[in-house]
Amino acid sequence: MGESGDNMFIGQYNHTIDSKGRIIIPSKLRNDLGNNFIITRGLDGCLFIYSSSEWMNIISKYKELPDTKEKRNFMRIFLSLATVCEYDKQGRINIPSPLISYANLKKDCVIVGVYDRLEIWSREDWDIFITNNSSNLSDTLDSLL
Amino acid sequence: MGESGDNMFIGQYNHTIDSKGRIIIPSKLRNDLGNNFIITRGLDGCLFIYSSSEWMNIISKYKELPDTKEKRNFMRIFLSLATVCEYDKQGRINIPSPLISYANLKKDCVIVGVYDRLEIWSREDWDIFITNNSSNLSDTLDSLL
DNA sequence: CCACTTTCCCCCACTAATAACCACTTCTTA
DNA sequence: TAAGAAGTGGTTATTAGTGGGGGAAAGTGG
Repeated sequence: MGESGDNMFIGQYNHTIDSKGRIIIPSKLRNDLGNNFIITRGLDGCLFIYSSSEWMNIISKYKELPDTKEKRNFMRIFLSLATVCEYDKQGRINIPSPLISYANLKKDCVIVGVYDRLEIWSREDWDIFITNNSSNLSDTLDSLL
Repeated sequence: MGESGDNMFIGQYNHTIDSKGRIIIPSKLRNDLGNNFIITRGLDGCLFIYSSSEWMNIISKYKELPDTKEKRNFMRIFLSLATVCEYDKQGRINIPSPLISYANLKKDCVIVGVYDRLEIWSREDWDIFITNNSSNLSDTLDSLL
């Protein structure tokens, strides 16, 4: 293990973002994420982090789509907010300020493993999300299947 | 035996969780569970433990679904509560504190083998469960079939 | 082109959380 | 009933995470 292969990200980690926009990637996840990865605006109010190989997979799917205006608009936003990230010596990354404000990140953040990506949420938004969705989890599952 | 294959878990084991959240996996079950396994929030107030192969089976069903908002919400909650576990030298595992509070684990716990998974119950909740359900066991079976 | 400002890293120090270690008790089994 | 295995609990050592200062690099304006 160690290479950013087909590993599955799971779990929830509570950490803090400091005044310089730095946040730590939990050590348990660092190996699976690898040294080159992409952070970008996600869906539903959070940020997405993909390993570079996973990022390539996603982009190649979109590339195949016909070149409509909707595709161009989506690609502009999706790609313009994406940034290549690296760790500092302490295992932290630097989140660009546009992404910080998009995800409404204050001090307390939640890092969530969601299969092929990490998500970064503000603690506040995550708690709201959980409150709104966890009670009917089995219903959600039923309607999915 | 030994590899976390298609083994069936049965039986009930009474053990204790200590102040650090450590609890032993009964030695009879360790071989069948393998060295890599997942603990997560279960249903009805207990925790579930799956061998990694069993976990993969479960996840692979969800993975194939189209990427809708419902799926994203479900996966976030489902995966965020799961944790990869390992044994310490004494055969114990460490249960994350969110799961301890969810399952209301105090000192005395019950570990139950339920076919393809283990369940961890607080002694208290287990006793209540048994009291409420054992009397009408034949009725329950009848209504199932 | 130069001076000034701002941003970004690297480094160090401190604290908290986790894992390793070890000693002891209880249960099994021969 | 003795010996080994299984289970429990606490201490110590190590790693992970947080926060801030200072220097290099890049960006801005005269």
